Amino acid sequence: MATKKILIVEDDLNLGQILSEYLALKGYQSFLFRDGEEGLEAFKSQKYDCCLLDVMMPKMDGYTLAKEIRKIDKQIPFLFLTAKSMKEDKLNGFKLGAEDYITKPFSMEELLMRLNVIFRRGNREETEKTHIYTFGKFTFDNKNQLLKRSGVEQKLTSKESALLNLLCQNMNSTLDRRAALKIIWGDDSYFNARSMDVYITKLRKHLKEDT
Amino acid sequence: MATKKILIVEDDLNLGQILSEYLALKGYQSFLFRDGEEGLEAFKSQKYDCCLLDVMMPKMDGYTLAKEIRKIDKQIPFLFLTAKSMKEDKLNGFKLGAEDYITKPFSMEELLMRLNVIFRRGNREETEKTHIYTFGKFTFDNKNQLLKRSGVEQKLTSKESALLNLLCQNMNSTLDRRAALKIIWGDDSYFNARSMDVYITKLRKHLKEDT
DNA sequence: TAAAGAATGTTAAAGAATGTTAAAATTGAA
DNA sequence: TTCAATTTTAACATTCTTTAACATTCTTTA
Repeated sequence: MATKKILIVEDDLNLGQILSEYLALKGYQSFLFRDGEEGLEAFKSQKYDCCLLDVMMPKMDGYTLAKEIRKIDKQIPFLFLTAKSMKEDKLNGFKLGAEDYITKPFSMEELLMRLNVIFRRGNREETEKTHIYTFGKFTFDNKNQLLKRSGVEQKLTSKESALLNLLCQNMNSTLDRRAALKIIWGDDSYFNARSMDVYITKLRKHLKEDT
Repeated sequence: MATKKILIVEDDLNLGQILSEYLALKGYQSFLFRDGEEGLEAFKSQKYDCCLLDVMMPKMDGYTLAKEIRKIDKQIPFLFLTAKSMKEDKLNGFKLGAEDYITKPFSMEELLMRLNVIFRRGNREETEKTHIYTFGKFTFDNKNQLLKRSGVEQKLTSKESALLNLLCQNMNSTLDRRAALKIIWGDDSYFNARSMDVYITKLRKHLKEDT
């Protein structure tokens, strides 16, 4: 995943500096500007992934800036920095879509978590994408319980699929027998263990390259 | 807009009571339960719009509960209550999608704002969604219970429609049988299960591309 | 090291779950 | 109430999972 670019607009240069450095430390690429006008110019000249905006600023406040930015980009998420006292202002901010707020003073951990939420949400589709494993001549699509070998599709049963998936997750390392039982059968009683052995045999048959 | 129903699971009954009363005052309908097991049962028996879950609870912690609930409902937003100290736990929670957290102690204003965000966001998607799914040669309009294939309209019954809708919501991923039963038939008793099987067959017939 | 015991491998049959069709029961509108 | 549509129940078919029986391999211990 590409490095996320964050536009920071904060008139308190001390705080801005700290934010910027901290985010850089955490793998973000941040760009600091000291007021709304500068921030807007900056936004026009480059693509960002998120805007971190102080609400109270000279020249152009954070919300006004956000509205301007929203005109240009309908998607970009905002994270507003607000003072503790400004309750109405907070609510005002929630009208643009895709925004969150964080109250000063805040911990850096808190800020990081908000950003995690913002970026994870945006990428949720990506993480939900189908998990497909490849080994030898085979391809295994866990979500659809399909095992393919050179174009030939084989539908697996739920248990076959669950077991193969677990093995794929642990590819190139040994998987503890009991752990597998716990995960797929719920406990490692004798009969479940025997059942799993049967499924191991089934999988071996499926995976036996008879062509 | 219908009154939003909020499932609160909080072992501190004092806090729970306050939350419940305050949310009622603000126009939400809240339902308080004291541990994860009770909460899960409650969730199965009724439809909620949001879950407000304490992370630290006896019997079943908030994240575990959330995972169980997520199995049943892929959409419902979570709001976790965490203690100030639990930083790793916070991050752990962010793996389910559509969740936020709020750190104790928090102000009621803060809570309200989170809920505003959740419902605005939730509704935004909903209103933006046409409620029309497309797959293969088919188009399914859940709201009007209409299944179309190349211009040919087919009216579905409520149960057919409810089931197809649930399957569409989980498109490209497997849907847990029990979850489907809980959602559409209310419980997963033997006869309901058989009834659902019958409807699966009906849907297959509808979806069989005979042209 | 060799035999006994335990664990794992394999196959087939029994049992459980799901698929399908049709009849019975229920629901809702006229 | 009656009729038609929907939903549930029942019966039988098919598929999946577990159990059982026996074979082989691994581990323990004398």
